[in-house]
Amino acid sequence: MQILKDEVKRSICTAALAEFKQHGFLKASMRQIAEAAGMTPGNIYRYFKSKEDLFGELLQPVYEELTMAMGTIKQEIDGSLCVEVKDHLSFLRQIDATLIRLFRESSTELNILLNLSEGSEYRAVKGDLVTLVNQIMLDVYGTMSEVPGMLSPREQASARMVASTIMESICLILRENEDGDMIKMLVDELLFMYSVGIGEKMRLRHT
Amino acid sequence: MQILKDEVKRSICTAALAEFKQHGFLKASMRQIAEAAGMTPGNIYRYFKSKEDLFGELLQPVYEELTMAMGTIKQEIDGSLCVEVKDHLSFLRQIDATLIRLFRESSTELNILLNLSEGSEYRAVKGDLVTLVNQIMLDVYGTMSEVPGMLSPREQASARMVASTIMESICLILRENEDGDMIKMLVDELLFMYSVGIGEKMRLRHT
Amino acid sequence: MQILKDEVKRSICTAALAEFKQHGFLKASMRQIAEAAGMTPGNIYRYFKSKEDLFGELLQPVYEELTMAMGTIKQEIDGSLCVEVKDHLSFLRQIDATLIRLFRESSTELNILLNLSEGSEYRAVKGDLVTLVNQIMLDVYGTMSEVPGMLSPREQASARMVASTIMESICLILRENEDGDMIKMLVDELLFMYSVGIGEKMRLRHT
Amino acid sequence: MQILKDEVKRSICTAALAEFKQHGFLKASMRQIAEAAGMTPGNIYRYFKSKEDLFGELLQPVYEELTMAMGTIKQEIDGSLCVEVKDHLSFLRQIDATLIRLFRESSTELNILLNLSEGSEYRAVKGDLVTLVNQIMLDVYGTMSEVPGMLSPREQASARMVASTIMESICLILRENEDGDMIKMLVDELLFMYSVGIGEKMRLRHT
DNA sequence: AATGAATGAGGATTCATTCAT
DNA sequence: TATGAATGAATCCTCATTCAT
Repeated sequence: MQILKDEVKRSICTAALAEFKQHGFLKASMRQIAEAAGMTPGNIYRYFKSKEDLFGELLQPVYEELTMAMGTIKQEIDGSLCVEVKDHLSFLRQIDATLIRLFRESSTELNILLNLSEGSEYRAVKGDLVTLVNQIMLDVYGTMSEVPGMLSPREQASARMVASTIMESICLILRENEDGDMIKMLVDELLFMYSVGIGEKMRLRHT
Repeated sequence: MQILKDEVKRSICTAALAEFKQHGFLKASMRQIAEAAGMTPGNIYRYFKSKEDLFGELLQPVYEELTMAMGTIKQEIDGSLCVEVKDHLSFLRQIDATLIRLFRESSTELNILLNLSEGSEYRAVKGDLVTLVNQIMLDVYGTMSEVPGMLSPREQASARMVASTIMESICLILRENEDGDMIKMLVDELLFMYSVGIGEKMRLRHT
Repeated sequence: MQILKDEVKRSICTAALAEFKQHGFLKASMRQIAEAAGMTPGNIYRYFKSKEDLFGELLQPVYEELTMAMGTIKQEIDGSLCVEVKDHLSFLRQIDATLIRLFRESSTELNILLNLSEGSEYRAVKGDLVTLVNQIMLDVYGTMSEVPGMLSPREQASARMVASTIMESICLILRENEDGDMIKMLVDELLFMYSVGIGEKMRLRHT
Repeated sequence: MQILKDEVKRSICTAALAEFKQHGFLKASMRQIAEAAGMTPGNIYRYFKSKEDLFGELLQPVYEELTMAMGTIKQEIDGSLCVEVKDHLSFLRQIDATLIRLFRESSTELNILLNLSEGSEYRAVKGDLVTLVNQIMLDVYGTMSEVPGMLSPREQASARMVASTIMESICLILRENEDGDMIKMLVDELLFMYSVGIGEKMRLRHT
């Protein structure tokens, strides 16, 4: 019996999504995907040029949205002078809101994009996010530092750590939860802890 | 004149450690290890049953120490009644201190154990740590909750999130830094943020 | 409204001709042909049993003309006694004229037949031409040899070489040129060089 | 029973040489080679990194010698001013002598290099030789042309044809003969025909 | 104790061909 | 008549593991 082309394509995508989610890009097996989709490996190549191509088909939309949102945020950061702490937090919240929105639209894809894309062309995404957050954190630290704009190596390392752990933590929350509202709450809580913590830390330094 | 068995074994371990650190368990190559150890792959199998076995040989000590320390902490937690917030923090600090101690003793092994053991039998270690920290957090939340001992699903999820992100963050700090003192400082800072943050959150709830 | 069978067949042939010319029989792709012909691979198999069959459909006419012309020339050769050198050259010129005529009629097909048929049943065509030319050359050498009719192994090898290189060279000229007049000129020149060369060689031997 | 490493390597090379000679680089199958060498495909990769690598192992020596000889000849051509026809012929004879020498040393390898290397990094060798011969022929034609140094398109095409057919013919002779002395004789004869032919052609033009 | 040869199952990918619709 | 889905065997290649020597 014959199945419509789109249906087949969708079944490949479904199978691929599951396989990529379980094993990540590198360890995902085209054979497994084919089997799960109820066909021979060769047939997948009628629909997708390569493993990369199939991966891209799944992640490209999320990737583009994320990249675009990051670009916008970055422009705002670069464009705004004399920013204050609460503005920085708002940047963070923008990033966080973007991630949560994307999660609501395509949770699995975002998860794969952030946590399981090693070996593919998307491998750098998490790093890019960290870099962006780091830029924000450097601003935060710079503003609150004794000698504004001049950060000691320790402060730089600290900012870097905060950026990395925030992003890693958000990714983890996305990874381990299914419900969008729950995720929103948890990320809010996380950012609250970080902001109070950082605020308090800075306050102590100045006394 | 032959090389003593132990010396050979040690050279295998040295080579394996480097390989596992660089590529993780899954992508580590027995051939590379053999080459770096100055021998043929076949010979490794005279000393170790399998890749998994060799991996275990390297990580078992750290794993045991970590497990034992976790057990002790767990007992203390279970044994102490009416704990207060600062005690919980002390448990956290105990865990943190354990990790830092182990890091100072065997940084590479701990790193591999926590961050590069995917695909091996040790893959669950990080999860175990999370579970332990989660238990502490549940206590913390339970103590401070309106109805002590009874946590809402949201509070449970929150506790779980805090536990996961703390552990993930500590692992990240271990992964991205080489210097023990730097690591100690960063972990301290991280825990400070979390504790201030959690404290503040709880305080707000009661007003 | 459906497309007439013949029209479809013709469009397949057109596409196939281009594909075979570009990639040769072995590396030609049925998918490419189908795509270029505006249909699916499966449909080609309603018109042709196989790649080989399709290949044959294209080359059969040229092949037959060539074979027939060769047959005629061969009969002339076998039928004429006491032939002289300039007659032999005329045989060569007949072959050459045949090839050029076929080239003017169906340049692509002839090119494919002679230069790109490896892997197909036509792979031997060039060899057949060489055999024919070789027969002519053996006559030439036989006539001019010291002991007419008796050729030394060296003379036989020499005749064979001349036959092969002439044919190979003509094929090369056909392969690397598009313009019929240019081809004619180059083949003429080639045959001139060979005939003067052979004549001179023979002359030298008798002094 | 165990076979010495070199013996295995040699048996792979022997099998590969036969396979490459029969099918050319592109169509040669590693499976076939492995089977002919009495082993599994995987085992070949203990000795050679890839098909290309195996191919290179067989052809590199011949390739280097040929390239070096061509370089030397090219330098001589470029360095000599006011050359005469017989010098040109001597260049041709140098090339021819190089090929014959290499053939005596490694006939199969040279054959593969010149005639069956499509798809590999050596694919351009024959073309390079043609280019070199073409350079010589352009000099020849230029010297003998009415307006020295200025060649009409027809003369250029003619020179190109002569260069190509000479090289193709020499390759063919190498391909179809086994005995070095025989090859030498045939190539000599070929060059004799071409030189007499070209000389005569030029002579006619000037009367 | 050590080697190096060898395997076998796996990886991604290609492609002529078949066949139900 | 034509489609497009599907197959199966082929391609090169990798790697943990085994085993005779």
